Amino acid sequence: MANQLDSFFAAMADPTRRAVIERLTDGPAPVSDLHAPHDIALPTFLKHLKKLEAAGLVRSEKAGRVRTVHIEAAPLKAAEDWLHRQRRAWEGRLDRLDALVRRMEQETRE
Amino acid sequence: MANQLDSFFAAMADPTRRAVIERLTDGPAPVSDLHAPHDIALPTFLKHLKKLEAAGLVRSEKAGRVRTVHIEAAPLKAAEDWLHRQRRAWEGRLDRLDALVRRMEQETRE
DNA sequence: GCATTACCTAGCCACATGGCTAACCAACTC
DNA sequence: GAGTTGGTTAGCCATGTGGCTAGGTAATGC
Repeated sequence: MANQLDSFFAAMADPTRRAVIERLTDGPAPVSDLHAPHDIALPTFLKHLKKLEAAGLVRSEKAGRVRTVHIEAAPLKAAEDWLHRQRRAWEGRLDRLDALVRRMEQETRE
Repeated sequence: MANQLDSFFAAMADPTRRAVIERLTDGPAPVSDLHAPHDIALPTFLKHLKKLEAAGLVRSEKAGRVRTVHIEAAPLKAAEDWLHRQRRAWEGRLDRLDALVRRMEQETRE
């Protein structure tokens, strides 16, 4: 397996990493800026970044001694679509069930 | 923390559990039916179900010796919304950036 | 009422994860 | 060129996760 969605959802399961994503929606930022609000050691934080990058949620380039990180929107869209499909399928089923119930009520009334 | 989203995304990070969710979109099913297509031991599978239930993605009731499992759509919606907000924020930023670039080009031409 | 079915509990194992410290390197700054 | 800054690597630790087997219990079927 090791699906695209596997690493995506795993990446999003951590609050630190979700906070980074939220932060990056208003623009690229260097590692130290991203790290600042989080009360954990830098190496620990770097592991989180690495996981985000591995999941393709984020890209980064190093210039001089600063590494700048940007968000990558495509995987967000992919996951959103997957969730949407499930929800649609589920709601579609409820609609069909509803119609069925209505039809049966109709028939018993005749 | 231990956010709602934490357990949700963690639950969705496993292909077996996603498959269960997909399956449940076409209606409730007993544990053994859900288990059948997966080539893992029942107790292992039960752990997956428990995690889905703990994340509020699924409910189940036992009647006689069979436990029937149904999907719970609300958390799907919540996560979908969260992802959507992030994507919107990101795209909004790109739009503003685009407008800014256009304005600057305009000004240099004058 | 004995056997089968459907699920559950307990307990084990290997590996992944999220945290840390220590030590390092390369690039700026003064 | 010495010191500071920004990031990186290595290695350790506790806990969590996903897998298993063995054994149990309560309904149902024959």
